[in-house]
Amino acid sequence: MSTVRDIAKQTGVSIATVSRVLNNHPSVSPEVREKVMAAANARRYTANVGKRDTAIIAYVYTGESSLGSPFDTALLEGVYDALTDSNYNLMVVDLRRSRRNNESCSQMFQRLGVRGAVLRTTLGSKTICQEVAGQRFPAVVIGDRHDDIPLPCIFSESRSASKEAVNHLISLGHRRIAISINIVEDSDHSDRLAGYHDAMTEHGLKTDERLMLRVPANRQGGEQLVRRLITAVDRPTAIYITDPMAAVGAMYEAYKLGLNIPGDLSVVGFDDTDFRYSVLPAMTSVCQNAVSLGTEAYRVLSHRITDDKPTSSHSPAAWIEIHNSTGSVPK
Amino acid sequence: MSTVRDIAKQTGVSIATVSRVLNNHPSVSPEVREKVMAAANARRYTANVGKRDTAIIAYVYTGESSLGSPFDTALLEGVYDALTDSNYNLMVVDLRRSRRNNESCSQMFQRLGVRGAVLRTTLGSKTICQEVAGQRFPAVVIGDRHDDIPLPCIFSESRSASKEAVNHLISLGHRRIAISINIVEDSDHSDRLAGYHDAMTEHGLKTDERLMLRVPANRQGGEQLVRRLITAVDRPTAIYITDPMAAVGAMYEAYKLGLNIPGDLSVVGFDDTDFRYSVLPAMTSVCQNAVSLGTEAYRVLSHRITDDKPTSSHSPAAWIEIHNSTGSVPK
DNA sequence: CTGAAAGCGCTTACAG
DNA sequence: CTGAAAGCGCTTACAG
Repeated sequence: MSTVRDIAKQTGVSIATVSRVLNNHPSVSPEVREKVMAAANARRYTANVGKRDTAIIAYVYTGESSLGSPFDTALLEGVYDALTDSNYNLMVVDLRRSRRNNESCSQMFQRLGVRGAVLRTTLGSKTICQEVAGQRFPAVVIGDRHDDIPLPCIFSESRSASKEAVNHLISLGHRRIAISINIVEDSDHSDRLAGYHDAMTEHGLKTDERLMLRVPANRQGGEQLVRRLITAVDRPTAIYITDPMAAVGAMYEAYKLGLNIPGDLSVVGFDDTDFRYSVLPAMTSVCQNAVSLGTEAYRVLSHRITDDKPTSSHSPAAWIEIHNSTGSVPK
Repeated sequence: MSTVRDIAKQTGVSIATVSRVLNNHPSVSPEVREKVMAAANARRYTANVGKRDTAIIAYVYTGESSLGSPFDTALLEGVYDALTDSNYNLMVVDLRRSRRNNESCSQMFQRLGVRGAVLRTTLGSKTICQEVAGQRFPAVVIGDRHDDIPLPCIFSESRSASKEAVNHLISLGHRRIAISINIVEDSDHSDRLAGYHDAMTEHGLKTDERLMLRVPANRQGGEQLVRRLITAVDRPTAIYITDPMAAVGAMYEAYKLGLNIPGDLSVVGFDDTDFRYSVLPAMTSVCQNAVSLGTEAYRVLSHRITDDKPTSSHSPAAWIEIHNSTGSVPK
């Protein structure tokens, strides 16, 4: 358990200066500030009240919070479950809201007693990830992928399973296969799109603009999707819907409008948890287990905190489950 | 901001003794212990590190944790949303796991820097609620009702909406109306059962044992339910399924087995969030808004923390939404 | 079971 | 921008 005295000794400054850095007092030179903060993070310093020390893992929204979404719920559940065997408590942190003026990320974590962070990133989070990584604060990214940032990223590799799913549709005789992707592109959706392209080009199939449909990743998006498809000229015979809620919404709307699945349209959906079982017909899906992503994120993070050997961060691959929502292309 | 010195002065003991109480040292007389702890809670004491103070609201599982369930997810989302405009951070606490040997609830909260607790209770939680209430720690109960404990309870009053739902079925001509309830009875499910009985007896309808079906409050429970009903002699013509997941599972299984809803069986379900829109046909439901329960819980709790006037804890009532899953009794 | 006092970790007004 | 020193809140070994 490091104290301000340890850090002062190591960095060659007074304990007063260490304290100033930790509390973000303006009157410290940038070089000293950086040196001290790095040393504090490297030693896993947290403020010691009496003999107590806080043991908190934070689930951190770096951008828009999406707590309550099925994906987030599952991730959070996974992290929480994994924590059960530890002494850590779980805190949900909204970075943009919790951070004070000019406070760095690790200063904020220090202030809150956080020992390690599971970062839930969005498109604009790159700067923040770089900051955290640069400050050597123990952290992992969950449900997203940043190739250019030295943080472990825990996500499901869904490109090859997506390719496999589209291959399956092709093997059933489909040629005009559409894909629906989220209007805001993230690494996950890009992977799924890439898998689709892999399969299509490998079989010499054209992928024109009209086969790529962008809808919001929610139930309404799926409903929209079906209404668009139903009136389309030269309608595709199959579609890969890359988001769980959109897929469920699409199935629902198809039934409401009397579009027969898979008779009129073969569907492959995407599933984080068990939504594929709550629609009819049971939905062929590319699946990932979001709960296990949470568990894995904590496993990797705990190694980071204790500086154990960097156990290979095994990102579990997505897989495909075939159900009744896909069929052969109608003659 | 109280210090150990303030509490010592007020209670007429030394600061050493105050510290011992807060840290649960065994060598303090029960009377002193109680007096000091009560004073600490009354003054909203939290340990002050330097000039810092922690500001944490805890979402507390007093029994089995159910993080990840749709209901919990919605409650948590509601609490978290409400926190957005405050300075509080949210911590998820598993009481049975986080509590140390012989530690009282408020001692644990002190240790963690928690200022107020949203208690998620189960059947066996009564003792704990009494302890928290007795220790005067700011807390509210969410999603449950305990008539004999002096804590605000935030839940949806679902008895009258349940009665209304059953009345609706009766007005459609149904006479043999079944109800499905959770195998473990909690206050919510009891209310719904009471509403059912209210309607039935008011119309002079008998409610025999075979009309009361107990299944687990999950998807599998709903599937079970339908398989039981389909083979039943003297099958009911309508059923009120008092749990969201069981209701969804039942709708799914009915369709799989070719049981026509509402042709063969009228269904009224229950919904916390928006599950009623993801089954076919759209499900008539008794509804509660679990997110708003979370928001309301924080509102009441924040008043408790600051000792504002006890704003009436307005527990929002459940309501009924009529969709296609109910119809007239077949001739 | 309790208090006076020493001591720890941290912060900050003061001086340069 | 920095350090020496005073001081705050808390804990605990010691003594009774």
